[in-house]
Amino acid sequence: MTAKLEEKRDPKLIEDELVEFYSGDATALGDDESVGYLIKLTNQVVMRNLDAELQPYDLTAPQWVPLLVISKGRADTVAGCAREIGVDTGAMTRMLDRLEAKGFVVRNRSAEDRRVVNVALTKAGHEIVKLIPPTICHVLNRHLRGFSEKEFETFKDLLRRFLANGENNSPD
Amino acid sequence: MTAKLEEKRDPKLIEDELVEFYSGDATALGDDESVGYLIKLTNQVVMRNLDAELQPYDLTAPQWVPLLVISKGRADTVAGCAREIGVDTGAMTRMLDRLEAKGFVVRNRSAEDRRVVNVALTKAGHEIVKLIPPTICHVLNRHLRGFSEKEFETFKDLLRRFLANGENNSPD
DNA sequence: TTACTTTAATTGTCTTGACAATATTTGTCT
DNA sequence: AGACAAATATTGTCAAGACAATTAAAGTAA
Repeated sequence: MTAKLEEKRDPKLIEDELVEFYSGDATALGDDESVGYLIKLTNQVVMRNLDAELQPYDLTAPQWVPLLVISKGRADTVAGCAREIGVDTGAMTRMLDRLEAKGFVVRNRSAEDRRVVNVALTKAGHEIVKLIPPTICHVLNRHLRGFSEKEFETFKDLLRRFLANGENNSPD
Repeated sequence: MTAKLEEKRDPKLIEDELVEFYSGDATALGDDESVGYLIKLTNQVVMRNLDAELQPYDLTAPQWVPLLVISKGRADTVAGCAREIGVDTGAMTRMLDRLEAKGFVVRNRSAEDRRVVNVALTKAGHEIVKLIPPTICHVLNRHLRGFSEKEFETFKDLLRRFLANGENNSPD
């Protein structure tokens, strides 16, 4: 599609788009060697490690994320949190149900816009939020053992590029 | 703790373990710039893209994995699939419930060892399994657009190292 | 052989998330 | 003002996975 419009571009770049790292008959994501499998596994292990270290605080990996978002002032409504974190508003409603049950947040219908429900941390929420970042940092630093500064930056750069290539999923 | 026991080691190596990419007050995983967040997001987007492309086949991203494992002969029992894929046997039982309901697999109690249930692909299972790899490859290749061969290898290498650092979660 | 341990599969319960209604409210356009 | 569109929050339903308890069957050691 875009190829036709850009026929005058450097042929090298066109060829670049045709590079196939995985060909049809490979196992791809099911194989131990595939990027897909590696990413899935990495995510799994990081989450598992985070859960393990957060256990004493009665928090799971997904649960501290909204707390941190609220604490940083990045969102103060249900929809705001959902947007910021990248989940459904339905999922966020129920996540806040749990966090409210644990006494970490409170919800109040807004007076200005009666559609929105404002979310805020309780005293317990503020206290727990201070304990979280060191734990997360510890886990991430452990995963990064042996990485040089350069490798660290390269890693993030490659992840961002890999990610960006998949965001605009135009159906060919 | 281990630092005291290893005071005679090359100082460079000791320093190596103390490198802190993330310090306690950072947002770490909640921040757009954190590796943790990037990995979580990347996994999410890959799974979403796979789901989108597999929709015509009436398969979700997690569902084709057992099919491929069975097809490759890497496992032929419930527990075997679970081990190979890295999930609970309970989760696998119910995954196979769904795949059986869709007519892709059949289960039969083993005669030799009456504890095990053998799993096999149906004709429909064999047929669908042939259609999956090209789709997966297409998605992964799209994510890898613009990567050089070297970057591709570096990416996998960094992922493997990041992963390996977290597998042995000895409690400090 | 009996007692203990291990393995296999299933089921129950919970967390998490996606998708699809739905109700309420707000904004916009004519 | 009235009609229509968009945003907000909630709920229902489903997929997926983790953990725990249970049952059945093998294996092992006394």
